Parts: sequence; structure tokens; C-alpha cells
Amino acid sequence: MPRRFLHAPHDERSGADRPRSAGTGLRRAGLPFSPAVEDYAKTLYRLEQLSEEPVATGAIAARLGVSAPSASNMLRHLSELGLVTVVSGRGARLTPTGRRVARAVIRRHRIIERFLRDALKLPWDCVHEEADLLEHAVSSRVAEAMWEALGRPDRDPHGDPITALDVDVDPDKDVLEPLEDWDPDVVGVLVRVSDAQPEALRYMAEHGIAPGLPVRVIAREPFGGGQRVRIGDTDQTIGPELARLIFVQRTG
Amino acid sequence: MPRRFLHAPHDERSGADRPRSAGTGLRRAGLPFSPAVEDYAKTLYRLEQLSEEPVATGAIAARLGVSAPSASNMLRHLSELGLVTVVSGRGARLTPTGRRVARAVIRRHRIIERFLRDALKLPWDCVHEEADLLEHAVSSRVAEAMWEALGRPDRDPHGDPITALDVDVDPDKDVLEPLEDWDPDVVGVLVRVSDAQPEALRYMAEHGIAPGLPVRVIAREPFGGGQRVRIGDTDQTIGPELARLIFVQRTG
DNA sequence: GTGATGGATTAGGGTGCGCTAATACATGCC
DNA sequence: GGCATGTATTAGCGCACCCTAATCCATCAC
Repeated sequence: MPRRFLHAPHDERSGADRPRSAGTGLRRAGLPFSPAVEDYAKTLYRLEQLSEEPVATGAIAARLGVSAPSASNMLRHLSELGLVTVVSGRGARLTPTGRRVARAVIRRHRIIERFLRDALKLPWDCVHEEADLLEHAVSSRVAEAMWEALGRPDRDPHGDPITALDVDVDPDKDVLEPLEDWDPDVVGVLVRVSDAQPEALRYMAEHGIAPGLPVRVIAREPFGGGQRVRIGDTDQTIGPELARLIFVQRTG
Repeated sequence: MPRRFLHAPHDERSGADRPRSAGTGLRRAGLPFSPAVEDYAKTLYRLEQLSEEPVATGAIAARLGVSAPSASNMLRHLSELGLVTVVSGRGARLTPTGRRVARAVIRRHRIIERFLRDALKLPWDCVHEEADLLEHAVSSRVAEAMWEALGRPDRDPHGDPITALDVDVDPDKDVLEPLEDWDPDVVGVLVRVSDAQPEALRYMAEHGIAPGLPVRVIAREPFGGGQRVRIGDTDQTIGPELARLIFVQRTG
């Protein structure tokens, strides 16, 4: 296992020692950024990876389920915190500090998901929302203790990578493809499934579709009927909509 | 082990289906009460047990570290939520619903403390503050899963009892005494230590003073010099200030 | 250039929860 | 009864977020 440099606990708070605000001071004393700020950073981080352009305000708003003016205001706030640079009228991008914050939140989220699933045996389809709640309350110290207790896993239960804070590249880049793209006789391993649709997650859990299993495409049904696929020990037919949510890596 | 009725997950949310507020809506969707409200309920619950009178506004304010007017306002808010009844100009007491909320928070807190200590091996003196952060973000479902994973412990690491939500009586009532009160040759078991002073906790951790150990008072030093005590396998001298923080139960 | 069009921003407002300063009670002292 | 004293509450405000409505601006069609 390649041992990477691991961040010190809480070091994502570097860059700004934030004064205690009046309104929220009693709670969360000692946590560097508010849940809202962390959510914006996280969302921006994800959207940034789709292009080099500034991320449009509206895209952030839509993704977070808030109005465009709210996002606009918050982006200004984040820029005062030094987490983003706004290109007025166009959008925003994270600063290096902002990227660290985002990666810290994402890392915590994935560790928590893994923990809820493996240590607490919570059902697959509910760990994501529980983790969304917890990621803002779990300190890095606790998250790292969870990670150690789990044996330093490198993926969350959906197969998303748990990376160190200084790692910017997506290890799945150029490696994963949606199962949908595979032709018959291609073989590989199921690495990750999208966690965007709990419904789909439940279906996959029931049908034994999970990261880590070997995959071989047997045939492609005509007229968009999906693919006949061997996953682990069972053969099943995967419709194209599901196949778009399953990401696989070639072997051999 | 007497199996008590156990609450269903999240049932402390009964009594009011809260509208999503504008200001805090994005975060904590699905959690019944805000961290602030939960903290007030918890604090009131503790202060209530000292007397039958309404709890003075100032006492709550002092305990929570907020100004008296803030407490006054929040108590009105809690009373609108149906959690407390205010006796104007005098103080407040929890309603039955409020007591349930408080007990739920306290139960979660203690489970989390235990979890941080036993499952994640965090040092004794830091679990309390981490738990203060987490108790408002951990759902009952997660807390109960932790409790199960730990083997349904009945005490937190400091020895405070983890009780079911419908249990109102303090099981330690009439049973525990401060070690300070014991005379030589009294024997028993150390049940709980106060978690109020992290400093004292660290000292106790270093000197092997922990709940569950057998205790025997050997002698009392003169002029307030403390007690010579056998705790577990070691003899040590406990000063009166420390002895006030250690609670013991007679055996034999 | 002019006008439509769509996204971003400003304006103005609301809620939760904190604060300080000023005011209203209760209580005990004379 | 009159008054100090200590509480509690009202008044008025700040900050973090959210919202809707109104405005601004870039771009594209002509």
C-alpha cells in the first residue's frame, strides 16, 4: 500500500482564524467553518471538476437547492473567507485553501459512510444522508480515528475514493467507465456505483451489486433492452439507466 | 439484565412537526430540534433535578454561558414548541415532551462518549467535548446502532447511566456517595466520576482511577489532608477536592 | 445599433439565536 | 409604606442564512 502523507488533525482550518460569530457562537465552538460554508465548498469542488471555467452561480444554487441570490451572497461570503475567487457575473472557483476545506469535508463524509456501513451495519441506502448530517459535526480527530479503526480503507461503500487532503487528482480518472459503455466479453471489476439515487442503491443492494465484485458483460440486448452481465456469481440484466450508475474498470 | 422498553428511533420528535425554518433549513433537514433547543432542554433537565421549583432563568443562562435575556427569549421559544412551561418572572420547567427531548439528548451524548472511548480509543478527557458536538448531529438511529455495537452498555465512560427514554428516576439516587464522605474501612466500588473538570479527568486517567474498580478507604489524613484509599490494585492519597468528584457505592 | 433573453446581482425581508442597555417586578429592610 | 437589590423581561440590534422581486448585464438575432 503506498503510504501517503497524511494531514494533521484539523489542519484544514489553516488560513483564517475565524472570530466567533455572535449568532452561532454557542454551538460548534472550535469548528472552523459553518456547515453552510462547508457545503458550498464541497459542491463547488465537485462542479469544478467538470470544466476549467468558473462554476456558474446558478449551477451551485441548483445543486444545493437554494435560490440563485442566496448562492450569490454566500459566494461573496466564501470569498471574504478566502475560500473562493468570484468572477463577477460569471461564477466562482475555489482557492487552494477552499480546495483543502472541500477535500477535508469529502474525506470526512466518505469515512463516515464507510463507518456507518461497516462498523454500525446501517443499510447501504441510508448512510449517505446520515453522513451528510455528520460530516459537519465530526472533527478531523474523530474522523481519523474512525479511519484507523476501519483499517484505513481507501474507498467508501459506494466505491468513491478516500484520499489524503493533499491529493488533488481523482484516482479514478482515465480508469473507470460506466458499465453502459462495455461491449460483450469485456471483463473487469465493479469499482463504484453512483450514490445519487437511493432507489437505485436499494435495488443494487437487493441484487447483490456492490463494489469489489468481478464483472463480465455477456451480451447486449437489442433495442435498448440493456446488458446481460455476470456480477460476482450471478447473471442479471442491467437496464441502461442502471448501467449508467455503475462504474467499472477493465482487467486483463 | 432487566430489559426495559426501548424507544423507537426518532420518537422524541413526537409532539410537534416542525416547519422548516428559513434560516436553518438547508442544514439538519430531518432533525427535530435545533442544537440550541436541545441544549436548553438538556440543561433544564439537569437543573430541574436539584429542586421542585421552577429553574431560574439566570441559572440556565449561567450554565449555558449566555446572557440572561438570551435565555429568557429562548425559554419563550421553547414554551412555544411545547417543551417547557414558563412561570413568568420566576423560571421554567420542562413539560413531559421536553423531558423526553432532554433524555434523548443525554442518552445520545452518553452513548457517543462511550463509543468514542471504547470503539475509537479517544482519550478520556476529550470525549466529552466531542460528544457535545456530535449529540446534535447523530440521529437516534445511529446512536442506537452504536449502543448495539457496544453491547448495550449501561454507563458512559465517566459512569453516568445510559437509561431508556421513559426512565425518569436516576438509578444512582440513594446509592452513590462522594468518596469524600467515606470513613476508613468502608468498602465498595467506584461507580462514577464527575466529568466537569477535564483537568481532574486527566489526573484520574493517569493514576488509574476509573469507574468499575473496587475501593476501600484506608485512613483519613488529619487537617484536611485527604484520604488514603485503595483503588483497584494501588494505594493512593486523594485530596478532598478530588474526592468530591468521585462517587462510590457501598458493598457488603 | 437595438432589442430580447437568460443568468447574476442588488434590494428588502424573515427566522434563529446571540448581545447590551434600559425597564419591570419581587423581596427584604427600615 | 418607601426603597434598595437582585432578578427577569422588553427594546433594539448584529450576524448567518434563507427567500422573492426588481434590476443589471452579456450575448445573440437582426
